[in-house]
Amino acid sequence: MPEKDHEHLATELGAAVSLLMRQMRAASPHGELSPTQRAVIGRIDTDGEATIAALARAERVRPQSMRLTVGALEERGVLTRRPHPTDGRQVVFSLTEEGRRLLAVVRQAKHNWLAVAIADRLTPEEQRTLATATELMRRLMSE
Amino acid sequence: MPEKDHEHLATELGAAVSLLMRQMRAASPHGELSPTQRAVIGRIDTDGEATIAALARAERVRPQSMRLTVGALEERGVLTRRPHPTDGRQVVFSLTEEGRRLLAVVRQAKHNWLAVAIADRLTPEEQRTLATATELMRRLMSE
DNA sequence: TATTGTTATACTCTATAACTATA
DNA sequence: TATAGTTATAGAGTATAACAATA
Repeated sequence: MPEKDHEHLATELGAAVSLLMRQMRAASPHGELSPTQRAVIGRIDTDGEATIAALARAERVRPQSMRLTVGALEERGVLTRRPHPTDGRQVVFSLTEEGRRLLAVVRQAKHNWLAVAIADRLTPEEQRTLATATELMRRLMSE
Repeated sequence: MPEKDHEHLATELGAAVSLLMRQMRAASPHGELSPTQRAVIGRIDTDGEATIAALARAERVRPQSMRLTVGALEERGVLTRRPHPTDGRQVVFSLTEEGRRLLAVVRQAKHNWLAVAIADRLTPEEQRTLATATELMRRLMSE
């Protein structure tokens, strides 16, 4: 009878993701980075320097939207730009020292509601399940 | 050495949730319900009729914000209001017939990008892992 | 005094449209 | 012709502030 379990799972997962997103937003107030800004600098930290167009594709937003996000981070001194060596159209963004410092700070459990909740409310096995599921969520989107 | 694995997991989970949220938003265009609207009518469908204040607490937004979401659904004929029987301050919202119909439609895989991706890209075992993780995400937020 | 709902206003994130420069 | 970036503008979602009605 679980013929349409994937529809039920989609409903539950969508609701949980909406909730987590709002909670993350509410928990990152005033001076801090927004979830989107964190995602961008986290990606550059992991994958290396990137162009606006590449970041937009990776984060599933329009280039014009990504430009505003990147522009805010640049203005704040978190990202720095340099021209692409061979393609005069492109601009390559990378983390500044300040960017790396800030990224380390916001990842610390002390400033990170989600890390605290994971450590406090989940067993090690449940943490592993959640880590696996994180990979699965990425796979749902990979094109 | 995985001393701070929960910080790493929090980073990865936060990024994945941001991404999924943007993808869900991009995949629900014009006439359809937004993720927030879906979450609200899904919750009323599951838990029964509710007040604006209760919905706001459950969905982690301010009552003023929830009022706008509920107001849009009411104007669309998806929700209907009635006064609380004993407390003159409260207004109780419930699904209309149209609301139940619409909810059934948006949950169908045919209109549901996420359900299709779950069915197509995950094995049954991976679907179970994701279902378990969905419960874990809820527990991260339960107060 | 606290809570519910409402109205008004503003901020953040993302979108569309139109443009310039380079490939 | 296609792609990268930019500028301008608009919409959705949520926030804060101030208020009236009820408990």
